[in-house]
Amino acid sequence: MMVESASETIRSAPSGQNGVGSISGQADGGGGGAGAAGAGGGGAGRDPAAGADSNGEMSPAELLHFQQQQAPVLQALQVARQLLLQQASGLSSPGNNDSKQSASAVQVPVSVAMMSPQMLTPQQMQQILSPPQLQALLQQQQALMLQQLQEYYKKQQEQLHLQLLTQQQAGKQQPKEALGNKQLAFQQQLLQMQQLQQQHLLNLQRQGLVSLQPSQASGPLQTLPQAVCPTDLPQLWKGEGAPGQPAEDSVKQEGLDLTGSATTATSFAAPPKVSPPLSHHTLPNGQPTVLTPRRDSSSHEETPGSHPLYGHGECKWPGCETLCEDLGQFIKHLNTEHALDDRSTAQCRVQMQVVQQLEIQLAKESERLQAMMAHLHMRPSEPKPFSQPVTVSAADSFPDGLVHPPTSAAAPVTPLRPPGLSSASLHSGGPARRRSSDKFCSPISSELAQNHEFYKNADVRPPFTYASLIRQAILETPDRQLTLNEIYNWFTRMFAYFRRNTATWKNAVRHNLSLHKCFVRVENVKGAVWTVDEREYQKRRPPKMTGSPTLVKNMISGLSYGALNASYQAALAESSFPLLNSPGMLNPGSASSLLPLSHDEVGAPVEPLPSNGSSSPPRLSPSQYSHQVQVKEEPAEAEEDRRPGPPLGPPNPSTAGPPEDRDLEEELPGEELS
DNA sequence: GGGTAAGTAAACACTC
DNA sequence: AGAGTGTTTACTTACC
Repeated sequence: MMVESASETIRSAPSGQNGVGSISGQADGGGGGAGAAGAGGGGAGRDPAAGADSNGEMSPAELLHFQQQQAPVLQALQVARQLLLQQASGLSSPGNNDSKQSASAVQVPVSVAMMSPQMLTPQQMQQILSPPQLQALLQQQQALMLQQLQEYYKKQQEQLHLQLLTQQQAGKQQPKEALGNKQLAFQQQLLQMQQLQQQHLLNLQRQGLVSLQPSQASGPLQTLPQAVCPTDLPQLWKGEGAPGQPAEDSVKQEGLDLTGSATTATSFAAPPKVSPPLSHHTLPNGQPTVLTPRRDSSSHEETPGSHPLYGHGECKWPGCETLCEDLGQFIKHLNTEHALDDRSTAQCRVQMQVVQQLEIQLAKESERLQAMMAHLHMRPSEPKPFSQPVTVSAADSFPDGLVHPPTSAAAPVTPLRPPGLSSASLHSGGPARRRSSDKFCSPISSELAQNHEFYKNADVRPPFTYASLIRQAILETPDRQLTLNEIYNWFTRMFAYFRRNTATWKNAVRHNLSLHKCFVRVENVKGAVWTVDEREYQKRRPPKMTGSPTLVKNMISGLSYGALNASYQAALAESSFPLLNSPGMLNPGSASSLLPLSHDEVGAPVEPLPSNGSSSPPRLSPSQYSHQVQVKEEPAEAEEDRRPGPPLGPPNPSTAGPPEDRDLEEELPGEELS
């Protein structure tokens, strides 16, 4: 029986939980992003395609109808178009420094574009930031971005209304053909917008910002601009709503205008407010060299020998793509189709803005990256302030449990790799000894909480000893006991690393259970369960801490860091482990005061106190997180059965009658730190 | 270099 | 008999 259930759980647990998302999870990390990206890509390909399907063959009349249905989108598009027209007129007047004009016309929050960390790939971000931090960062940015988008949307709504009326009137007076072109332009814009929206959502999703269903994309966001990201550019300019869609044909046939799309893209993304470098792009003949950069991403070959706007046998003018057999034909096409007129100049301006905006965005993102890198890299030096006061004083410095890092907690305090994880152990297959947690007393729970997702998905060996991990696993359960198999499951569930080489680490787990006195085996109804004797657990480390000054020093430094994390993590709150949010951990006093139980016996005050009580902030009371972590259920009853048993310390609250006592006992968290 | 802790491997016994 | 569990020993490595 037991065997069956055991093996069963082993198999089911990983798959059921994210666990194995894991193995695949590994792929997940890369794959998570990749997967998301892939999905995103698929989505991007699909949705826009759908849009193109429905729109590509639309007649002008249908288009109008569609436009009505797509009022919000249309409005946005119209605004964009209006802007473009304004810009074009402004541009036509020589020497006009239109930057201001456009700036006033389009009030797209620069930050909108800036906020998105699109310049960094999810993978890159992940490398730099720990999962919780990354998440927080993204959430923060998302919030800001959405806020700004909404504000922008509101503004545009008003303006759009006016624009729409103007457009309609103008359309009546214009020749039929012109109207058709215009509608096509709108059509293109619509497609473009849809594409942008899709991409925007995908980007957000890719970054973990949004878990929206595509269908949820309606609302403000739908018509909202998207920061132009490099990958989007080509598509921004391309008329086709989706690859291989008819839209492209219509564009060519009508010879019109992707202006719209261009306009859309730029007007939305462009931060006209500041258009400093704008002037540096001179427009010789409506064939700005500026345009080339845009295409860089798609093709580099198109440079020398030929024409920057000519490549792969087609015109690379934004949105054009007209096929030209040779350069001569292209030149001809260029001179006829892209001569100096309002449209071309407008497109130029758009492109300029795109480039400009990208430059700005790049600059800002680079700056941000630098700051982040600087901040993160300086970690080693950060501890100094804390390490100075060393010893107990250091610990006292954060008596409240909340650490007050020297640096602002604003920026995520995350190391490039999970705390405590030495570079050596990062992905070492070899033995990873001396887990930092044990050394530095950094609470495994807090570290785990913070990097929980990371370890879950990354095939990285956790910087904790088997003993500390086992203990953590046990303490996370409501009744503080686990069968061996459940411990296994916890390992595999929590750490991608332990999803392989099972024989090895399982053996190690068993070895540790048997070896350390702190792990007590209790006969249970359903077999044997393992509990933790906190006292014993505390016992075994004291010597270390008290002993070597260096150790203490390390501990301090580790603490400072952990403390930082703690504060940050406090901010993150729920985002990570619920455990950490427990009030208990914030109450340093409580920790120490609670310790008595174990202390008394252990003689405790020793290290646990300094490290635990004061320094190790995130001391959570097991009781608290126990409520949140529901690992077991049946144990409840079984617990009573076994209770009588062994004289276990904490694990068996039998001694401590009231639940509170139990909490107290458990509170002594000391262990985590070791 | 010694002591200690930890990780790994393996042998063995027990239970189901 | 086989698998899982639990104990123990031996060895290696890292750290102090």
